[in-house]
Amino acid sequence: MDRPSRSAGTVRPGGRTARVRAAVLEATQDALVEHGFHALSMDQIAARAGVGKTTVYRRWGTPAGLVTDLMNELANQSAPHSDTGGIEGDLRANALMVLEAINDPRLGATFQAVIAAATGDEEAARALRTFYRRRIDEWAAVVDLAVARGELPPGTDGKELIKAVSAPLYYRLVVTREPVTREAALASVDRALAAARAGAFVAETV
Amino acid sequence: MDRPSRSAGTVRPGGRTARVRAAVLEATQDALVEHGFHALSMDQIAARAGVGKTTVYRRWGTPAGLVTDLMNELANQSAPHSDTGGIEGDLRANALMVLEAINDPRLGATFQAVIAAATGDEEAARALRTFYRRRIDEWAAVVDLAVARGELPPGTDGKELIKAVSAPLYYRLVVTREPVTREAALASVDRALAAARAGAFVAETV
DNA sequence: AGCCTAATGGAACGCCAGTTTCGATAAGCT
DNA sequence: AGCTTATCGAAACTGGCGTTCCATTAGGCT
Repeated sequence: MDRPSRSAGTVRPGGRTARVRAAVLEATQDALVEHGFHALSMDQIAARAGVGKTTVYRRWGTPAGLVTDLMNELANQSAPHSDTGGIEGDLRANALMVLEAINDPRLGATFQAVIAAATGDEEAARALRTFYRRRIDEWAAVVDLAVARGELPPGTDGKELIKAVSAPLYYRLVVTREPVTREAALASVDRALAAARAGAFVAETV
Repeated sequence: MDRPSRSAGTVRPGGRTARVRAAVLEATQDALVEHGFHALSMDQIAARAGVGKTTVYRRWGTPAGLVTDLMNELANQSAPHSDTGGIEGDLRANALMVLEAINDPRLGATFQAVIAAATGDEEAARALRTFYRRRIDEWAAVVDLAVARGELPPGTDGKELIKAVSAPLYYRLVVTREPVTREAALASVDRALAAARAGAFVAETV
């Protein structure tokens, strides 16, 4: 069981190689939507993508490798973050974006697959970390602006505040497995914001 | 592929049957700690438990069935919740209990396994929901007491507050995959409590 | 245009997870 | 104690996953 060589498909990434990758990732997402990560079979993906299974094994190695590549692909599609001019509006926009991503059939299935894969595969875990670190960093900027405008206490930790908005939504998705509703998203914003205004996101000095 | 009959081992649950179950669940936890859910093999569990693999397949059916049974077993071991006499102390006790559970090698591995299993198995998902619903209901009581004492605004939603304390910890465990530290646990309490005091956990009347 | 070789994919193979069969064992009951 | 049968487990079987081999195709470069 060789690790898939990281360079396979990177020396001649032209036409065919790119088409194969697109077809395989597409087929992977379809399979995730229909049957979920646990039922992901390299064989079936190859057949569905109209590609030799040898190729799938060579380039991706395992089901975890497939979803990892999928996540890395998503990481490159940076979502634009609106700037509503007020921290409450910005956080709401963030929460609603997360809400839509989670409830979108394809994206939601992909997220759950990567989360499942990450419990047992270091590459998948890294892809997950990278994806969220980037998203969080991008959105933390709107918190910094709000602090500069005097909307939030000085020293408020932007990354932690953004994480606090998402956390209850993912908690519902993955742990309590309740539906993730618009109400839950907006309530999460209210709570995070109340805590932020009370200074609970200002780092304690030791 | 028959579903494992729900009654298998329940008509004669005496000596041998109980010993087999104990040995298998023990072996399952060991395997989860060492290799994680994705590498769980019914064969190896049977061998490790010193039990015929036919029996393991008959009674549990799939790896997801094994971790589901494990979770149901944990659900019966109700953890005592301390009553420190103040809501801040109570929530801290709760957060530290969650922290310890997540970082305990055996419990932590089991939680992650069930979370992974639940993404693709309805029984595992149900076991997960049942487990947390129960824990949350138990702890929500301390919030009600705090409201009665006048520590928190009337109408504060106890279940939501308890969930808000845990959510960031599980978010770290499963999504951002950062270490879940004592500092994170205490910070989560501070934030949830600040929001609660500001009335952000009082249900909006429509 | 034509060469070189990276990349693909068909076919055959080995191995192991999961199933089936049936005899052995021991739990529960009188 | 002795009977009944639920439960267990060894062995043989099957199917599909993952690998290997090698011929074919088509990027990239001169």
